[in-house]
Amino acid sequence: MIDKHCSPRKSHLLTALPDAEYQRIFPHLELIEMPLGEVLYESGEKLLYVYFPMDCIISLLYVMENGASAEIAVVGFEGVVGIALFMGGQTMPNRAVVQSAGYCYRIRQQIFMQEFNRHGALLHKLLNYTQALITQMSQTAVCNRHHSVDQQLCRWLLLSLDRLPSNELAMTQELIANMLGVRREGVTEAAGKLQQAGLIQYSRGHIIVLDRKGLEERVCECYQVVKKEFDRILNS
Amino acid sequence: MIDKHCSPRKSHLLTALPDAEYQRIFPHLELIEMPLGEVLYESGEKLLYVYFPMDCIISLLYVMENGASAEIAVVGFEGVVGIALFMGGQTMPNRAVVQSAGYCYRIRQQIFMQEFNRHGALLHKLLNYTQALITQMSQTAVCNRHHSVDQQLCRWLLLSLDRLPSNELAMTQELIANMLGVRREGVTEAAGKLQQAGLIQYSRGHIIVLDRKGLEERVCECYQVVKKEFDRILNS
DNA sequence: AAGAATCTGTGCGCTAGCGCACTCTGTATT
DNA sequence: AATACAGAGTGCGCTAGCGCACAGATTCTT
Repeated sequence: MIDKHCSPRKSHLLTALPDAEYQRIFPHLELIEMPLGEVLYESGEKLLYVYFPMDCIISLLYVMENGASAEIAVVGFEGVVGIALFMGGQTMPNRAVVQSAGYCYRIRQQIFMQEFNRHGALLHKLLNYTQALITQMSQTAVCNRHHSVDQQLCRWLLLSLDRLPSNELAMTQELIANMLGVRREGVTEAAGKLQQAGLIQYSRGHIIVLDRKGLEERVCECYQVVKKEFDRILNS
Repeated sequence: MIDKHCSPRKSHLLTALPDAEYQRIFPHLELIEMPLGEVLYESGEKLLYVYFPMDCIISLLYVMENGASAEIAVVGFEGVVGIALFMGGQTMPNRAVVQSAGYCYRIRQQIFMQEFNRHGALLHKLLNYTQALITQMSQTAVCNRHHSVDQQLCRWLLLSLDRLPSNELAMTQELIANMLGVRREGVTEAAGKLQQAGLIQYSRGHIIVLDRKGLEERVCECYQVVKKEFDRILNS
């Protein structure tokens, strides 16, 4: 059941398309529920679909040989999961997993590529988005190198918040730790400080952000760099 | 003077083009010397040229507000500097600087985009390359998170070596430290171990790799992941 | 040849984050 | 109501890497 809440127009990329292109794609969009933890694709796996998140967040994770992991980027309604398809590499060496439950529209690979290969607005919008994604990945590298867990947690919360309709997110500290690639105890400590300061409130896998401004004051420059690039590139 | 040593065919991307496209571009290629430390573009700067390295290495660096830096990716003969142009974002929030001196071919932005907008082989080759570059950036993020300076130095040396004609590189420990985003002393220590083990030999900004295999044994998985992706994507 | 500048080696105290081993506390199960 | 279990808090020793302060050593400058 496609209700107003889940109109494909919630996806910035689809919204940005001229009507003709949108009409060609629209009939092939399929609304899918995305439960927490669902894996959209595994490292090295060929993609059958391209996904346009609506109100969910998809996390691009690299999982190391020893099982440790690190988040490379997050994708929400502003983007698309499956850039390897149109970039031409078929697969990527990482995993896409649902970090926050919700809905996606998806479209079959062939149909999508058919439209992409018309070299119209879709192509340009996707390349634009991909560049913004590249900035996010670069900044993740920088942040991993130079900033404290405290700051990274703030960045992570803000990036997630920007992609969610509310100020609540369902995440255990364990999961956040996997994303940031740090210890669970490290997250406990960092989150404790934020709670102490009255910026967030959480209990058993449920985080409510009380003071967004406060988070922005504590976060490292990485968040703003990424946000500005997304605003700049995607609103042009 | 364009001699055989610096034929544009040294650039994998240019080589991979079908003849018709190559012929259209060829007259506009300009051979440029790239001295160590030269900045091709500054963070946020609009690009006038696209660069195809021949025997030099260009480093994509993010420079933080406090002056600290971190390398995001390196580009050699396999790639191109200036992806922001065809990705559509115009600029990127990082700096491109010559890490190893040599020669580049460059081409004016307008002429380049004219060819790109024909949506031919050039487009596909560039997107392919960009995806490989994305993998390199992702893996940099992972490596920064989880691996030791020792391992990262090995990765860095190998990635550089792959892009150079010889087994020598002109780099001070100070510069390497800037690239890796660590202390100079950290590099001294790590490099000392490698020298001790007989894998490299260096003196005052001059490194000779004696035992490549040995480096490969010590490096973290990140190197192979990146290398495989480049081989896979670019040789298809 | 003398001096300056650059590059590298070393030592030392400090801190963030790790790994591990627990405990405590809500929630879910039966 | 009893039990199990997942999520979160805490403590402790350990290590990698940081910041700083020098001390050689080699190359460049004059």
